[in-house]
This record gives sequence, C-alpha cells and structure tokens, in this order.
Amino acid sequence: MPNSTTTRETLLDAALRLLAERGPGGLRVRDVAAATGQSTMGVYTHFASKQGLLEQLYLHGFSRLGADLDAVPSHGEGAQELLAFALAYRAFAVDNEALYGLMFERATPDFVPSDASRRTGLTTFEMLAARVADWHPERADPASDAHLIWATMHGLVTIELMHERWGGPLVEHLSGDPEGNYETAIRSLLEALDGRDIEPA
Amino acid sequence: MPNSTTTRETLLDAALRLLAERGPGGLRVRDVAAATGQSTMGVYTHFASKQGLLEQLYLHGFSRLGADLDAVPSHGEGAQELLAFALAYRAFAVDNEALYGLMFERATPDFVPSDASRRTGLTTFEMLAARVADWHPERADPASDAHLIWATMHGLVTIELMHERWGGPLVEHLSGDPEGNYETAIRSLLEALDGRDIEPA
DNA sequence: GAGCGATCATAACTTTGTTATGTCTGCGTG
DNA sequence: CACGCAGACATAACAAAGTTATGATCGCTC
Repeated sequence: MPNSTTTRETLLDAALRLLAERGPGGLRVRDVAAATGQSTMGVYTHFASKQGLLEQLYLHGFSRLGADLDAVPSHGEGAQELLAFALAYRAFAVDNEALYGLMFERATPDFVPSDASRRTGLTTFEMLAARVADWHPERADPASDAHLIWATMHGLVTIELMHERWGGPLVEHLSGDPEGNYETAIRSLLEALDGRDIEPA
Repeated sequence: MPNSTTTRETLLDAALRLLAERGPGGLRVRDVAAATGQSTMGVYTHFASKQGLLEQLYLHGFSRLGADLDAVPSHGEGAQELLAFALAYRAFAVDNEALYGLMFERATPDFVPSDASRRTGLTTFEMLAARVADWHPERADPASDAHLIWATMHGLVTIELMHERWGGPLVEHLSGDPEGNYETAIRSLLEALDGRDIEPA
C-alpha cells in the first residue's frame, strides 16, 4: 500500500473542506469522492461508510481542539487563565463551525460516534477539569465546577452559532459583539464562582 | 372543508408521536401519512412540505414550553423562583427530548424555521428575562444575566441529553442523578450571581 | 509466473422527499 | 338542476444520496 494512506488523507482533507464549506448537512459521499477525482467507492474502501468518514472527522476535530486548548498558557493567574481557555474554546467553535456541530451539536442527524471516539472527546473535558482544579485546589469538587463551566461555554457558543446561522434575531439584545458578550458572560461566571468561596453563605 | 382541520390535527399528532418515538432523524413523511391511514400526499396538501410539517411541530413545541414555564409560580422569593423556572425548563427538555432537539439543537439537519417562528421562540427568552428582571430589578442589564442563565440551562440540558442518547460515559463523574446535578449547577450559578451583587469587587 | 488481496470503477439497488397526474366530493352559481 | 371548480386524497413516477454488487487492475508474495 504505497500511497494508500495518502489517498486516505486526500479524502479526509476534501471531506473537511466540504464540511466547512457546505455544513454538516451538505456533506455528500459522492462529492467527497469526486473532489479527489475518485469514484464514490473510494470513500467506502477507505472508511467503510459515511459514518466511518464522519468518525474520522470527529476525531480530527478533537485533535485540533485539544491542540488549541493545550496552547493556552497555563502560567496565568487563576481566573485569567480560565478565561483565556474559554476564549480559545469559543474561537475553535467559531472558526470550525461545522466541525463543532459534528462534535458537540447534533448537526449530523444519524451520526453516533463509537465508544472509543467518545472517550477521546472526554479528554477535552478533562483538560478543562485540570485547569479548574489548578485554579481552586481547595474546592471540594472541581469536576462539578468544570461541568458548570463547560455547560456554560457550550451553551453560549451554541446560541451564538445558532444566531449566526439563522441570521435573524434570536436574542437581538446581544447582537453586535459576540466575542465581547461571550467574554463578559464567562467573566461573570468566573468572578461569581470566585466570590462564592470568599463568601461562604 | 368539514373535517379538514381535524385531518390536519391527526397528522400533527401522528408526527409528534413519531418524532418522540423515533427521534428527529427518524421522522419520515411516508410514515406520518401512513400512521393516519392516508397516502403520502396528505402531508403535502396540509403542510406543503416536510419543512412545513416540522415548522408546525416547532411552533407546537414552543407553545408547550411556554405553557410549562408560565405555570411556574411567580410569587417565589428571588432565586427560588428562578430555580423552579430552570427546573421546569429542564423537565420540558427531558420529557420532550426530540422536540427540544428540533427547537434548540440542530437535530433536524436542514430544517430552518421561518423568521416568524423564530420570533415566537424569542418569547421564551423574554419570559426568562422578565423573571430575572424581577429577581434583581436593580441590576443594570438583566438581559445579560438572562443570557448567561439561558446559555447555562441550555448547555446543561444539551450535555445531559447527549449523555442519555449515547449511553456511554461522557463525563462519567456526573452519571447518577442528572436532575440533582442540574439543580446543583444552577444553584451554584444563581448563588454566585447573587453573591456578585453583595460583593461588588 | 500464479494467485491473492487491496484499490478503484461502473452500475444497480434502496430509501425518502418531492412532483405529476387523476379522481371524487361538496358546494356555490347560472 | 346542471355546471364547474376548488380542495382532499390516491397512485405512480422522479430525483437525490447512501449503499451494495460486481468486475478490472495492480502490486506483492510464494
């Protein structure tokens, strides 16, 4: 198999490009193959099915997201570092909207990642949990805070992307500066969580 | 048109049932029609297209959600009332998983609600914003807090549903009592936002 | 050099949304 | 009362897209 991996990579690249261009709903097996000059069967020989192809894109997405999040410097002071982490998370979602849809939204109707792939995705959460644990080591249950923070990041990003996709007003109050709104919201949450310790009810 | 609206209702009911049974990806026009004893064309005469049918389900969902949220008593004391509101929001999502997917996730790939429908959805956010404004009238920008709270509710619910759908461990730490985890997270957020006022940095 | 497995093509099959076309019923009008 | 027309519904065909069946080619191994 001399260039078989290369062909595979070519197909993956084409799939990634088409995914980004046309969104998760517009990714067609025929087009992926045609974009590489192959016949439709190429996808099936290399990925067994559309599911298999999507799974590779899914894993690729987590690999990229993991790299982006790792690149956030960890020497920051507490909340500042977490804020940067959260901003990197949003940047990934905005810059890779379709991929984010595949990974975290249900943008591809019948795609269900395998257990192994899902476990890979888990590492992303663990990266966040580690930062949270660093932030407040004395907190009894950092995973609980990490859960809340992740849910907030994900919710904010999802709503922003929905906004962007649908053009129209969803929460018109928030149009204008999405990144600023996101930062404000995350800052609110972090400061709030910070204050909670200082002021133990 | 003697019983035409009735036929329409029958189709809508069947569609809702099939949506709940098989999820958004499993809703087929043929099956909706067949479930009512009609031919496929019945859907097209009454809803013009699958999009049209989905749009009615979308509106129906918001109607139901609005009723559920309105039913939350508004005489509660501040955060307590908002917590009940948030729990009602989650209950709707969990009890109407597929509908929630249609309304707020991208579970139906190519469905895009019309502007009018989207505006209807906006009222849900406004209901939350009103409660938040009641909660802390002195807050300068209640819509901003409402945005954060909605994003958090939505994020938590989305992650929980993803969990449930995929069976496997996503954040295994959180398996066990989803409603309890949700309540804890929301309570954290609300207490934290509350504390932020008392302690103005 | 023969066979075998992997890669790739052509073409057919299947599902599902959609459209074309026709029938029938009920109702308002001349 | 006959006419015709509009809406509801059926049958059947069409189109897009995932998939499978089948065959051809090429390289590698025995």
